[in-house]
Amino acid sequence: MSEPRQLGVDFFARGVGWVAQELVGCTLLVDGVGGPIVEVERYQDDDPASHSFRGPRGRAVTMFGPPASLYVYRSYGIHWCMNIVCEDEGTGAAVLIRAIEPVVGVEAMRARRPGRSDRELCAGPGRLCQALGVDGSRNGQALGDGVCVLPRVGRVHVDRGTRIGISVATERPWRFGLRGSAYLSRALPTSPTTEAHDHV
DNA sequence: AATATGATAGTCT
DNA sequence: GACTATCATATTG
Repeated sequence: MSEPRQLGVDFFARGVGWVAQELVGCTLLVDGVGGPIVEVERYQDDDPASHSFRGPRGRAVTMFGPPASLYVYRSYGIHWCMNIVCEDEGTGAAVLIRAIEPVVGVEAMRARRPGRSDRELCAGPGRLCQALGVDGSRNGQALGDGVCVLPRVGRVHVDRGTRIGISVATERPWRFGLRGSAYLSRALPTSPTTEAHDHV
């Protein structure tokens, strides 16, 4: 008796390292459009590359909000990037969603990004937000209302690597991706020690 | 295939 | 005034 329930506060109110890894393979839907998450990055408040590093000020206030809410910010003045806030309220931790595989509502995504191949529809944080129609009006919004994440089904191999597009803390291996996916923004090293995770 | 560059806005020094 | 959790286009090998 089980409809797949969407992930909620229980899932996201844990260490951001666990949440980030376990989000790979889960399905992200925005107004019924989306697909499996194939790439994420982890950010937290003792991390110089994180917006939350300097405390709950400016746009980073949202990162210190309740778990399972969205942090959407503008990057390079042009693109929107989407994170899901993790850990307890008052802690500045979040997972940046970097890429999904376009599966549900592909036509809607193509319409928002005309002329792009399916591989390029959602391969990158800015591209993903454009394809899903996510913008700053969602900042601070709780999951469940329009945006939801469904648990993954079956086992998934998760690869780990260093993050992209940052200039500090570049050595932290805090990017996670679905092994072998054709929809990553960039390839990850495949490590022999990578574990297979059971479904949630 | 790899590297360079411009666009553009919010936040920090 | 400088720097970005980026992307698309242009240029070079």
